[in-house]
Amino acid sequence: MKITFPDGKISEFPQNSTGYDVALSISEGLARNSAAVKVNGTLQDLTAPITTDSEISIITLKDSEGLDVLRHSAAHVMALAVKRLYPESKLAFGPATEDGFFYDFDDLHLTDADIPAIEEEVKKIVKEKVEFQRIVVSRSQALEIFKDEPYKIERINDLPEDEIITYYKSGDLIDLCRGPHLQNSGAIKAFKVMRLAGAYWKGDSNNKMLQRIYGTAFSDKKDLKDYLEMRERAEANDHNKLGRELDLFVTDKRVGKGLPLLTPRGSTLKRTLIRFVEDEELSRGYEYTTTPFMANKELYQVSGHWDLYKDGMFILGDKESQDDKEEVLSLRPMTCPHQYIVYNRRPHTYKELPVRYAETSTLFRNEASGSMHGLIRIRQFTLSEGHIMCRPDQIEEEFEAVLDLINYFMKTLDLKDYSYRFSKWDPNNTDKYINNPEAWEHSQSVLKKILDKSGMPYTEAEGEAAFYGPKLDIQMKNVWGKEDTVITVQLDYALADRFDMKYIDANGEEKRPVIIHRSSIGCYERTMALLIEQYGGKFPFWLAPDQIRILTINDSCHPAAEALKVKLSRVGLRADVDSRSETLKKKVRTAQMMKIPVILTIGESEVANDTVSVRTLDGTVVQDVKVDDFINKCLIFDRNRDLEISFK
RNA sequence: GCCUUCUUAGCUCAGUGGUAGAGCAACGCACUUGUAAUGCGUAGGUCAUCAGUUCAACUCUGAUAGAAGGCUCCA
Repeated sequence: MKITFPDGKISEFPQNSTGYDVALSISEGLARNSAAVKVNGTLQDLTAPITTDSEISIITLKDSEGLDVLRHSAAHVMALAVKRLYPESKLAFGPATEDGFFYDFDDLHLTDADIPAIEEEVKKIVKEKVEFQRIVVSRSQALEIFKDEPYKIERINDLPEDEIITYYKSGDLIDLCRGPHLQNSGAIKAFKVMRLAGAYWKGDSNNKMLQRIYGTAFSDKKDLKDYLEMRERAEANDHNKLGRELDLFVTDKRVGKGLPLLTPRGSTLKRTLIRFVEDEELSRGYEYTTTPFMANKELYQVSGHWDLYKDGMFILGDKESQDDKEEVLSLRPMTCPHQYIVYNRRPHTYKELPVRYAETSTLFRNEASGSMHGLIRIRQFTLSEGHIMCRPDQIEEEFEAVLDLINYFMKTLDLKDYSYRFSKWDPNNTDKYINNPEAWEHSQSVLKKILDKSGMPYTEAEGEAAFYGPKLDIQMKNVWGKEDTVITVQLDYALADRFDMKYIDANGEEKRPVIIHRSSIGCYERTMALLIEQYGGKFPFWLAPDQIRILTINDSCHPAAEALKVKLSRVGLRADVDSRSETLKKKVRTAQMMKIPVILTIGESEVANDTVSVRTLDGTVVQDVKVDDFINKCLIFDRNRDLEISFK
């Protein structure tokens, strides 16, 4: 049979040669480092015979697909180790993930103290070079083989009728699995259990919680070491840690869970962002509203939020009360209905659309106690919220303008590591959505057309839409690798009807506006968290809570330093003076540790000449800068929101 | 809400069934400093809270609260 290689070369091999044979024919090193083989685009075991003319490529342990195979195999090896140590445990599911793998077990109750024993057992299995044998079985045979593994049985029963059922045997472990796998466990040179966690069977909180073991594996020890060091560096930027070290926020259990308090520095950061966003939005045709932090439950009954989300709302009064006369209020979980009421205060003509309302709105959501996280998931937060009421023919242009605004913010903040997600409804879970399939079909196709036209790469996610419409979500990852939505733009054909919103068209007829719900910079707290992590605390000059720290050489310079501080404050720059009787080295160090972008030093010669010595965070020092020149440069950096500054 | 782990001074962390320690920060004194830690001294803690075991609990057990990671949820 003919084997075609990725470079186009064609070689003749005997019928039923394996991927391993093919690799070996090229070099022994390749065979040794191969993880799997891709035959006509399908990944399969190296040991599987190839039966017909095929295009093949050898996947090595260093390829990302090969690393996935290795990690998936490592998950099996770990399962074998767990089964050896805890024979009563039950297997659930164990795939490779982006940076490792996990395996879920039932009837397993490990604590951290048990991890070393598992790692030892895995080492043994790696040394044993346990083979992975792929075996094809009938459904009835599979049900018999896995009769003691209830989760595998459930899975077999979930498989489509025509699915070929395979399992892998590695030592004493028999695991229902599609593969492919390594030839044997010997290639798993580096293995580590990362952490224990809980996870619901099939990801459904109505199901039993299983024990999940997260681990990672590499084909050599250095890769593992590099990975762990990379994790360590990333976690050093954890906003939850840095944010407190840099004196941006605190928490206190007497205030409550998910209720961080911003310090003066944190507050300055937030205010700077808010002013930036509000000014930019005003310049782009938004009008700002100020609406109440709470509303009667009737408002949310009309919008539909009450039925779906009342458990997640902070309610004042008895939410179960059937008495219509009893006043029941809710702290607002979003501002949409408030702004609709503002829109409805008077009639609108087609000529005045689009109406763009924005608000820096404080919102309250009763998040589940276990889901709160630093500044990222909190119970009171501030959203750069907005709603655009427009005609159907304006949707595209308005949506594009929103994207342009968002891109401007992302670019100004130098955020690059984000992705787009097209969030759609789930037709099989209609309880969560306004159940009008034709409307969903329409709104999703409109949004899809806009996204495709923009050329932006996006992933599609079923079941992630808002209950009233599809969304474009901008997703970012925190230092732990967990993805969150930072910004969302939603297309809503539904709520205008519920609130009886209208405009008069050119023919004098009443029409429903289409509503675009949008955030521009997201939730300020969450965005701040991601900024802290992305910058590692080193904010650009315009955003830094303290922009300039003035250091004095000796006490006689203090009056000049204080006078300079006042001068800087008057022009809107944020400066303070370190007048401690410490050495200059010490004061420089303190300022650098606080990541203050500009450090000024004043001694006798500076006072005499009306100059400053300017040090930037990178350690560069520029001497004898005229105070006025310094101020002018700072004002330009501040106004331009420059990411890099220099006083040379 | 569920799973694992954690909670000792403002911060970072030691520590042991016999009553608590360091570094940094703070404060005081001396030093008056030229670009990443001057020296000496002082003060600071019912060891998260509550209950139990014990002659004795910061240490062991349980509950509660809060925190970290994961799962679920996320308008």
